[in-house]
Amino acid sequence: MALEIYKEAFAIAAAAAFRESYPDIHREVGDAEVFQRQFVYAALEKPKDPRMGRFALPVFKFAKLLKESPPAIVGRVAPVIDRHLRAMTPPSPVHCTGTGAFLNAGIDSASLLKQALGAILDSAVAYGASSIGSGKTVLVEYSSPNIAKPFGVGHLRSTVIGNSLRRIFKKLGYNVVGINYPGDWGTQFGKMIVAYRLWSTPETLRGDVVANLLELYVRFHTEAEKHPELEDQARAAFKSLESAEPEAVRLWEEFKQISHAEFDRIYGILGVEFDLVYGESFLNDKMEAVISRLEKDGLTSMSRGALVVELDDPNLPPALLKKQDGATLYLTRDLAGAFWRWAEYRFDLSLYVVGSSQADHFRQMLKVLELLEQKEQLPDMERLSSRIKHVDFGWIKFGDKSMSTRRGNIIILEDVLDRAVALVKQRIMEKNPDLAEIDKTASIIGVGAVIFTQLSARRQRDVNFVWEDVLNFDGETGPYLQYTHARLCSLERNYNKPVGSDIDFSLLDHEEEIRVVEALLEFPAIVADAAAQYEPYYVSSYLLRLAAAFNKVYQRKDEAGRIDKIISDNAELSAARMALVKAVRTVLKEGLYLLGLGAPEEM
RNA sequence: GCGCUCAUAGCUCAACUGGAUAGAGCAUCUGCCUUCGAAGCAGAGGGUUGGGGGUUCAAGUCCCUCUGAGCGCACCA
Repeated sequence: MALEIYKEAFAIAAAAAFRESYPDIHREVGDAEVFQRQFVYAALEKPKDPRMGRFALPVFKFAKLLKESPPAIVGRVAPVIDRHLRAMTPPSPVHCTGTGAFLNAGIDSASLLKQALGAILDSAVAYGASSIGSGKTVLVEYSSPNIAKPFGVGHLRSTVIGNSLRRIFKKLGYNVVGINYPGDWGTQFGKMIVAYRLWSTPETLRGDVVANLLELYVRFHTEAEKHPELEDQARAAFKSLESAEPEAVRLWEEFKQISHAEFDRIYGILGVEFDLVYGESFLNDKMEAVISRLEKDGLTSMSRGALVVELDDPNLPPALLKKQDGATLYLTRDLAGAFWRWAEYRFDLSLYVVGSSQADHFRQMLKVLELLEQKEQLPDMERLSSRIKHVDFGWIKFGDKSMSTRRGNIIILEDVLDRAVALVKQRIMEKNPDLAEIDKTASIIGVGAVIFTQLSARRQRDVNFVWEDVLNFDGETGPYLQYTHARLCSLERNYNKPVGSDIDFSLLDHEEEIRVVEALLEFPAIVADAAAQYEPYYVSSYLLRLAAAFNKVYQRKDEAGRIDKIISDNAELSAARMALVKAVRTVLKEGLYLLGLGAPEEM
């Protein structure tokens, strides 16, 4: 990948230079520490200020070993490193200059440009791809909404983070299975059945069915406060569902069908995809095996009438497998799911994109798995606990109110999307009324704006849902990236010639242009980091940097204060600049795709 | 009460996992369209990184402590 070859050359030269400059100490310690190429390579950092160089080696740590002050070391070694770089065949494009306690490495921009732009233009959409994941399987569970409830903004984060991770891992060559695991089982269906029997009318299944069902659900909770006996009825109703009483099952199937139709429509709008969808009920007949396996291992015990696994962690409550009444629980189900997935996929990694409020639940689950593996003395090959990761994320907060389905205090995702799209459409009407596909474009941008708000900060942070922010398209937003993309497309249309391969890259000699190329070079590492940390925001913040860097080029003024245009009478210069345009557009579009955003060519 | 996660500009967030002068956007103010797309660009103001200790050449980043917030704390998912 892009930068590595330069770092490698620098590391070789630096290690050699240290050996040459400190022969006595080198003889003592041998080819270790700074005298070793790999050691130097690993210690390289990226300077905060790009003018300091492309990468740098701080020497503070070596002061003790070399028995000299950091600036003295730098003064002695920097010229030697540079000499070694010059002596390579061919001479390396890397240069070394010392500043204070840092050995800074700069790269000849001509080499940098040719290398970077050449690589991007050659590989096109494949730029940034890798094969590090080939032969490995990653499962990503995300979205997982609840049947018979509306799709609220609360489910948005899991959905878009998971969707993005699925794409990012695919880019790296992994075999990825995106899993949607909707909540289609549990006592809330008892409540729904009771509410439906008591208050539904022929109108309930007409019009906005999901909203009508929500109304029933909310009504159940308000009435149940006055009439607690409703709760008993709900339990009984769920019991009848569990024992497959036909009428209860029929209603349940009905709820499922309605919800899935609704969810699929929303996933269509969002552009979110899954490879596998199964609800909680799918695991109903798979839990008993897990329970008896744990019993056989002697890990279970009875506590307050419930079947539990005592965990040796004092900060975790025991893991409940069965309630007093013998019914299974969420945890039991997730354990069964983990084993089923393992049997099915033999995954290398299994991610659960679920809110941080469930951190303890996953800790319990992992602990149970660890105890089981320990007890059964499973070889590493058969252990799944270390392959399972809870990819947690913060809440979506709404003002000072917490959102609660029970009280009907919830923001419906589709309302948010509709408002965003409508506002975008209005904006297009003002600015570009002749646009061919206004509705389609407005949808891509409006939906993209909403998705981007969920991916622009670290997962862990709580995000405030503020209408004003969601509907703002200026600054660090999805539409900003899309606008930049559309502008790049516009340049290509105006240029109206293929970007050639015979280009004099040295014509791109402005600071702003070099910055863009440096940003382009970062893309592969950014994608890899995003996967390693399960953080799509690495990609989103990177794209903002890239777009900003390009926009500076686009509106750079010459000495006379006039915009120095990309396309000019100078054919050579225009060709070189258009190569840059094409490379940026390629990366921008691909990056947007990784986040789950569309990249319209006009807007 | 215990545990987990946090606290950075008025607001929303960055800071390469211990390195050089803590950076962006929003908001406010000032410039830039006789056309490569102004959903943009340039500039200005705005900071004791919640308080206090410590670790070391170096701390927003690691450790301790205090304050404050969010989320958990077995028969919901």
